[in-house]
Amino acid sequence: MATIRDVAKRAGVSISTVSAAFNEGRVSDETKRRITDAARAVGYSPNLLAQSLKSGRSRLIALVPGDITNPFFGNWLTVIEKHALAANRAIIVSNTHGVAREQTVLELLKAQRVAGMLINPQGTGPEYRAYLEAIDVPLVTFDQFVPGLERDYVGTDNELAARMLTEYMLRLGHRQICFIGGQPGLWTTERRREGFVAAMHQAGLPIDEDLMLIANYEGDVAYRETTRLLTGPKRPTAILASNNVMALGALQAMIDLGFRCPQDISLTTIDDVPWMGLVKPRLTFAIQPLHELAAVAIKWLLERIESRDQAAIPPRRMILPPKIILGESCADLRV
Amino acid sequence: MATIRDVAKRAGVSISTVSAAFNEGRVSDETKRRITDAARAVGYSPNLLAQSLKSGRSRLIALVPGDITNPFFGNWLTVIEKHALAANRAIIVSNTHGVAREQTVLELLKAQRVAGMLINPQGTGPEYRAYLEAIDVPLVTFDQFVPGLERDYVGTDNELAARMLTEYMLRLGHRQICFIGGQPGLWTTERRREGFVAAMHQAGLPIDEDLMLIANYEGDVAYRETTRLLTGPKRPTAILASNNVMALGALQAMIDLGFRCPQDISLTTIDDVPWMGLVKPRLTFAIQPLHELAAVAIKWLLERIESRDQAAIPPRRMILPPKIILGESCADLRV
DNA sequence: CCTTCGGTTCGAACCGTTTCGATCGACGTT
DNA sequence: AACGTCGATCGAAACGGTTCGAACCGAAGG
Repeated sequence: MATIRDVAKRAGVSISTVSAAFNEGRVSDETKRRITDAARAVGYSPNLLAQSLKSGRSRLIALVPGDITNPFFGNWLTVIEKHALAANRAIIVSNTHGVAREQTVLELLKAQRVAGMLINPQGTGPEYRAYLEAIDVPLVTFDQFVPGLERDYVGTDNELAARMLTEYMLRLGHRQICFIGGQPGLWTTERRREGFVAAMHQAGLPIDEDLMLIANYEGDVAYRETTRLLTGPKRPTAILASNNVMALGALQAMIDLGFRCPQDISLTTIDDVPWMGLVKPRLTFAIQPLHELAAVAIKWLLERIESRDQAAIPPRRMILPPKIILGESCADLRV
Repeated sequence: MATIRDVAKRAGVSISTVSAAFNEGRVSDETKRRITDAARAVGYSPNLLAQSLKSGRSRLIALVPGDITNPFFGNWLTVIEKHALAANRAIIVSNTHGVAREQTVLELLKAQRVAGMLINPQGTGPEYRAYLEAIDVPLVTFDQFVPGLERDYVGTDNELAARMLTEYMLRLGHRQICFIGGQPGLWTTERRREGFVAAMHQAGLPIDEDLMLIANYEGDVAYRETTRLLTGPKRPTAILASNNVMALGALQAMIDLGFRCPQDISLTTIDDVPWMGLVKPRLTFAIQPLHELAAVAIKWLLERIESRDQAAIPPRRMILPPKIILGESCADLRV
């Protein structure tokens, strides 16, 4: 690999002049021409490692989702990547499946001296909060909120999403509604659960713990749990799955067991998947304003990265309301 | 950030001793204890940038897919990430949408001095081949094959996949079959086209150019093209979409136009999507042995990275056969 | 008592940049 | 003719590690 020294030697100048020529230093046109010619001739491209070492930070931005295979994050990545590339920064994606690996991943990213991180925090509890707080890298959290953490956050009103869907099903006459949640303690699923519970209570209905399933935001777990539920004594008339892949798992379970949706069991969920329109029946679901959220997240992060004193920027928070998309997955029991 | 010098000062030793203690140098137990204590006390973690600068290469592995939102690549990432993390290396994902940005992305990765690259090459032609050949970074290509390129390659027998699906539809009595292809020149789609054409010719059927659509491996383009075809004078009895998202786009178009699948038009495709089981009708498709391919790809790459003289390893090639999964998306015209 | 030896530890050079103060030469001013 | 100015260029230090030969030290051998 050609270095700045090779270029300098070939152009007959010092390395600092070459460096100046490549940044915005004052170099005469004639010298600059000689330098660019020489650079092309030896095939020079600056070593970003050396640049980063000198400046203390690399130009990489880390995106740390829970599970990149969930299309929810694929969309995030697309939006974020566009803005990052415009700012001449690359995205490094590091999956974490659960909290255990998250800490490992974050340590690695810190050691890489990434310029900033966009993270979907999976942990809970005060030690976890303290850990995130202590990371001295520009940081924006999204989706999962960590209470008490003094960091930027963007996300959706999860409680509202679940409440709107539950109220919708209640209006259609459903009374036995099953809620499929993710890992207990996880912010989004707890808020969604609260929205569900609030709507049920407001309608004067009790919560039947047997209809509260836990499926870790995973499709195959939801499949098993739904199968267990539907082959048991208690049978709901409707299901609210608190994320997209669990909804698909639940739907598959219903179908495999011979239930018809929505005639036998209704289904709603939060977040979609691409080509949701092809899933039969078309699901009724709440959708997050992903593009807006992602655009704000990367904007805030870039601001922090490029700010001289990022500690001067107070933690910001943006919570946007979800929208409900009506499908054909809910039966009207009033007729 | 604490540096090796801080640790050395606090432990009362030289920096080279600290370095030795952290690698496998010979350091007495007593000194090593003092050093690790000091390191913990000052919160030291080695600066990977500095390490990489010295060694000339970072520990990052780059995955360069065409479009990460295609679940096809999500699966790749999951497999590759697992192996990479086991080798204490992180994955950096950089999307390229088409060749134009691919070169930019590769230059950035080169400048980052990544340890190796797994790339899904989108380009064609001899200059492109020469460009890839000149990259002096361990490199494994997958999915798209670049003819003449002396690099490792793993992929599926695309010609076979398309031929098997076409023969299947021919056996069911279909004669007017539409082929939806990706970008002309792209390896996978050309091979798939060849498989289609070979099967048609073997059955003594001509190729109707009006039934050969091009939709760039994109769902919305496939939607438009299919709509155009089905609202025109010529109407096929079956469609072979040469990738997953184009099939979904085509299916959506059929449904929106009021055609029933498979009663009015049959459909097959190559590659699935995670929730394929929920798409009605269940599609008949060819599936690649993704896990095997991805595992081999990352294994080969790590071998090259860790080999003293990677040029000594000759380019290897692995092409595995696809499997056909039968669904309910093809009508039997013989009855 | 002097050498030799093996295990520890140290110092300095180096990786490829950026940065900043110093130098140099041409030019206009007094 | 001496001087200050200014733009262009240079040299050296620094970023935070690794590496390798040299130095050191106590024990064993002659």
